[in-house]
Amino acid sequence: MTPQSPRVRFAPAPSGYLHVGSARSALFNWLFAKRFEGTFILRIEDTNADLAKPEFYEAITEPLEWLGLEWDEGPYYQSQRTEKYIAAIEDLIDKKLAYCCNCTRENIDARNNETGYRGGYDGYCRDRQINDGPGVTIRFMTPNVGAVEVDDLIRGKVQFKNNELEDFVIRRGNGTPVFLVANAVDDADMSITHVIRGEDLLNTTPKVILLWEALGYGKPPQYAHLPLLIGEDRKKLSKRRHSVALSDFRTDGIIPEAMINYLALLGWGPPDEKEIRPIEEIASLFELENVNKSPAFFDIKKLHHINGEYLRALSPEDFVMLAMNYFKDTGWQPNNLTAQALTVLAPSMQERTEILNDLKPLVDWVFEEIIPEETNEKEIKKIAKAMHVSEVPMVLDLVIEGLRNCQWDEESIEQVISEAGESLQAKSQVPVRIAVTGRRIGLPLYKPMAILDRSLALSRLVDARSKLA
RNA sequence: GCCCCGUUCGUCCAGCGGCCUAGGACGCUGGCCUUUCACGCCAGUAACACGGGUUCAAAUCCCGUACGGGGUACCA
Repeated sequence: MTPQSPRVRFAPAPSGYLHVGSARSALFNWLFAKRFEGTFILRIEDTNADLAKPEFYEAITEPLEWLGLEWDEGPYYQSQRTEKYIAAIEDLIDKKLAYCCNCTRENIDARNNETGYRGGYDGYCRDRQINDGPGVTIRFMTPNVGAVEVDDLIRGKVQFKNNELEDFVIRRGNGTPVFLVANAVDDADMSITHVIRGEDLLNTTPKVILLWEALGYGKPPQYAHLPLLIGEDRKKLSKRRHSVALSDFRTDGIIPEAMINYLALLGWGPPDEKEIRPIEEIASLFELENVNKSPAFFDIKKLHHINGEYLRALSPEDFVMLAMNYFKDTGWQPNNLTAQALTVLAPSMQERTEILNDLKPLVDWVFEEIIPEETNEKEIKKIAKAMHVSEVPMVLDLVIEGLRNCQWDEESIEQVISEAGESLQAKSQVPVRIAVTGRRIGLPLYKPMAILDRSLALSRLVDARSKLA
């Protein structure tokens, strides 16, 4: 049943940036190709001149590369293949399966208003023998009887009655072909065996199949329509309503391995229920037949959790490399920041991180001269409260004293601070932490503190102590 | 309106007629660990939309209803 070497395509329309829904479509094509050692083709559907902007192309290819979804062929640009589509349209006209039309939207609406026709275009120009020219569209003559059956790998057989399909436009008034023709022509030309895409395109499929058959292309490819990704409002993920640019996730510090792992889990699940695993492993398990039919809610919390798992699984060295790059990309490069120092802290950072954006507040106090100002009102209150415990001044005095002369390493610092606490029967770590880091919570204190200059640590402690009077 | 698709815990996924007193993951709650916060571990929470069939047996098959989504462009 399964062809030896399937050929699939990801065919986005360029529109500014790649969003997660498109990325998921690309991924499922990629997985399918990998699973059956097929060919994954990238095709840019820029038949509409408004979309054919060079700057949009990179917005597609760049994120795909970031995700590691490498394509085997392409990118092909439909804007460069117009002659093929025009030839196909002419073929249809010759076969009397398409005709010229000069109706405007207003004309059509007016007629339908009068006649009460509800089927869209009424076929008014079918026999009017309009001459081609500027502003004249070409419409495909849909059959009045019969039905198109879409055999969908995910949904089963779906029937569309031909008489419910209007004579749709296949060439615009400006002479450019619409995507339906381009789709049929290219899928045939590129020997596409499986068309895997979002469910929003299911309704256009019978039109493409009709064109396919009219063009004499033989057996159409196997279709598979993926459930849509929806947002909190339960609506299809869209650029207008949701923040879904892949690049935004990257900026937040989602890593591609996690992103792709999470995306693979939307609408599909491995039979053994093991969710977090390398994409190659997922590919080897992937079956289109097992893809869900219902829309999937894009859950950022779970994405973050998975990202955290990936970050924790990294070696400290790899983690540091990622972190350093991320810091650089986001423009945070304090003088004292070094990969070496970061490597020491990496394991404890990894434990406390879900997205790379969580990282900076964990270590900024170590690498910056001045401790960051806390801006959160609630935190400020909690900090004030913690510092107003009666033993705090004594604790700080003791710690300052001890830290002046001890060895400046993790163990000695710990010893000074815990002894101060023990002798006063008080929690000594919290006030010291607040004094030195500016925060109530964070990394285990002693290791990063040893990286900080003794003089800096002391001056922060003295400063905090003086504010308590 | 019309056409198409769908409906298992709050969310994602497992379940393809008996293994289901429905399983896993995220989230949430509680506990253990811990002189911060986490991680880790343990426990708990919570679902087959409804109504009819079919069958010895239905979350699983069929029909209807309700609800949700998508499409209905000279966008893709």
